[in-house]
Amino acid sequence: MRPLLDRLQERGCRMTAQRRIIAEVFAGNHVHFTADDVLQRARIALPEVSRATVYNALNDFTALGELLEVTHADGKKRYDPNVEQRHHHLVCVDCDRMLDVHTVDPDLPFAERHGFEIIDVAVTFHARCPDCVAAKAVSS
Amino acid sequence: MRPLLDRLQERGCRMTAQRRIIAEVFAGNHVHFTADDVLQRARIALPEVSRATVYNALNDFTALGELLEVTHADGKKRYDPNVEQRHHHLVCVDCDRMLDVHTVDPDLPFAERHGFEIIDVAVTFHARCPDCVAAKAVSS
DNA sequence: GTCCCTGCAAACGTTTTGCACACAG
DNA sequence: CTGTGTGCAAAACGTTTGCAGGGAC
Repeated sequence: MRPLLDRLQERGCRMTAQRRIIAEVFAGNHVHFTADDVLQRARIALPEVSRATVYNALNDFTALGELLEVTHADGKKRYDPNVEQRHHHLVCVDCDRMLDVHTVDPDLPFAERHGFEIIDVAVTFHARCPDCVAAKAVSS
Repeated sequence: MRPLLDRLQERGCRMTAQRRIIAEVFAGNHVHFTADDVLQRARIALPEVSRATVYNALNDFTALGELLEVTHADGKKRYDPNVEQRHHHLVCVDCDRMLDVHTVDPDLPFAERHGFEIIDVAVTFHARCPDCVAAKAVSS
């Protein structure tokens, strides 16, 4: 998929040094950063990025739709640039690492719908990543 | 299922007036309150319940395991006393109403596991509840 | 030149914590 | 009597907002 930066510019999104850096943080597609992750990474390239600017930019980018997606995980927001294909998430319960996975969407039987109009479904697999499994094996 | 209060007492959990009231808030099983919901409801029966006590009690109750379950929804914690049977959630995107539903757990194909050890899976259906569908029909 | 983005700091809502006191066991 | 739950207030945390100034277009 095209980098987020390119896609933002196509949308006529106004660009500044800070916003460019923030967009570039999402270079890899299978990435799920919290606002603070983004801030830290942005500051490597440009130290005078403020927290508010990161939040503003992330909110603006997501508001454009279909460019950056928000996932609530564990009380924190995570931003995910992989909006091209539907996907679900695999999260490590120990280190919070999050990966995209592709599974068939579960179906909600009509009898269970309680009259609700289903919009979409989010599936999150809670798991332990190989590193944390290894770390646990050592400590025990 | 037995009321939460009974199950807490079986566990030898120390009881006070406040904790009893808090447990009684969860009388119905298919209930998903935020900490603030619990506080408000508890104060109907006993006005001098403090916010901290609600949080303490909720954290203690969940720490006992298998009595009260936490669900992160939209950046807020919700407490769910229905831990006897595995279930998933159906949430109204407009009014936040949350219901339990029972679906088959989706399976994550081995090729998608990335070496993670799966612990469990959470499924959340985002939907519009009948009331909010009706409200939308009126406003348009 | 206009409008919007920026940085700072302060406000916000939710949750946690430190403390002295009171009550359950 | 001892240990733990209580209320209060303050802090912590992630996020948002108000404002004056500056840079994109």
